[in-house]
Amino acid sequence: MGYSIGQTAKMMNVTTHTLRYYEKEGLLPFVRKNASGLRVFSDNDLGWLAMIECLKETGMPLKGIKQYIDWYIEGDATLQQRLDMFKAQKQKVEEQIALYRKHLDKINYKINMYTEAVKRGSWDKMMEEKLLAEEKKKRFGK
Amino acid sequence: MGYSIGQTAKMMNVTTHTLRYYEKEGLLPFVRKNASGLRVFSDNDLGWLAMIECLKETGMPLKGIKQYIDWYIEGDATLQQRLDMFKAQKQKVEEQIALYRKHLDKINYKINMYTEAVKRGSWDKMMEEKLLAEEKKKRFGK
DNA sequence: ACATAATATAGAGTTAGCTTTAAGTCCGAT
DNA sequence: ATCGGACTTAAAGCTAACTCTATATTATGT
Repeated sequence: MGYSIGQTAKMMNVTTHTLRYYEKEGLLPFVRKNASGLRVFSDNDLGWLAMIECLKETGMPLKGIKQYIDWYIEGDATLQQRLDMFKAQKQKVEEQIALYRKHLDKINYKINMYTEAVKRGSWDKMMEEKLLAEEKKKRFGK
Repeated sequence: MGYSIGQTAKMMNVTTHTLRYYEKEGLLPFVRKNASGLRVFSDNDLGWLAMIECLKETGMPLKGIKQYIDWYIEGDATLQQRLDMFKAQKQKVEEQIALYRKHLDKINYKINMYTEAVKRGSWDKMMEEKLLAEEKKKRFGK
């Protein structure tokens, strides 16, 4: 019913250094310490870490995550802010996915061109110019 | 048939500083300068910038982008490397999208919980524990 | 012609998010 | 009881990708 910093680090795929750093930055305000000063992580703490991971990997800076945690500590008066934050994050992620898709199209186009080029053993300038014209249209066409 | 650094910056949504920085880092080896030393960007350069943007925004570090450019300059002998690079990038983007989706699910769950909580005006610990149990199952269940 | 806006170079400074180092203390096993 | 490994704090160091400063030169509008 409690994990050492090392066990926690392994489970959450981070280093012990990172966990201490997060704590110092105020991202883990609920972690206890035992009689000899060692950190004891609870399942609840792992839950917080999972959420930190989620927000971090979707592009929220640690400061933003800390803000959420501070709101959480403040209590029910900040429920609306927290909801708004998650809604904003949702939108950000959806936009990000859309952007990735757009870039994926370009990458696929390049893969087609290079697959051709590798087959022929040479890079065809014509293809590049065609792509360039396409790009240009996109930039000015809107 | 040529753009100043300022025009280019505006078109590509970057600063002039960034463009000079990219050039210094070897990411824009084809940009010319006129008689008095001012940079003149061609449509081809804008094409390169669009590709830099694509690779950068899909998570490739500038060093990786420079590697591609160096391969390009080397010529047809590196066609296979360049194809492989785009294939690897494609996979990375697809994985990233999958991860974002997973995180989006978590965020949506939170939004539901907080929407409820805001309606009732208080945060229900029960809900949190339910979510926690879910998390725990995911971590150990695989 | 002249003010001012844009550009040039070189180099220092900034920010986020770790990562490493130094100098220890604590604990489990032989 | 002692050794290796995990842990402690505090602080310096690192990397990426800009961002800004200072000083000088060039281009543009009236």
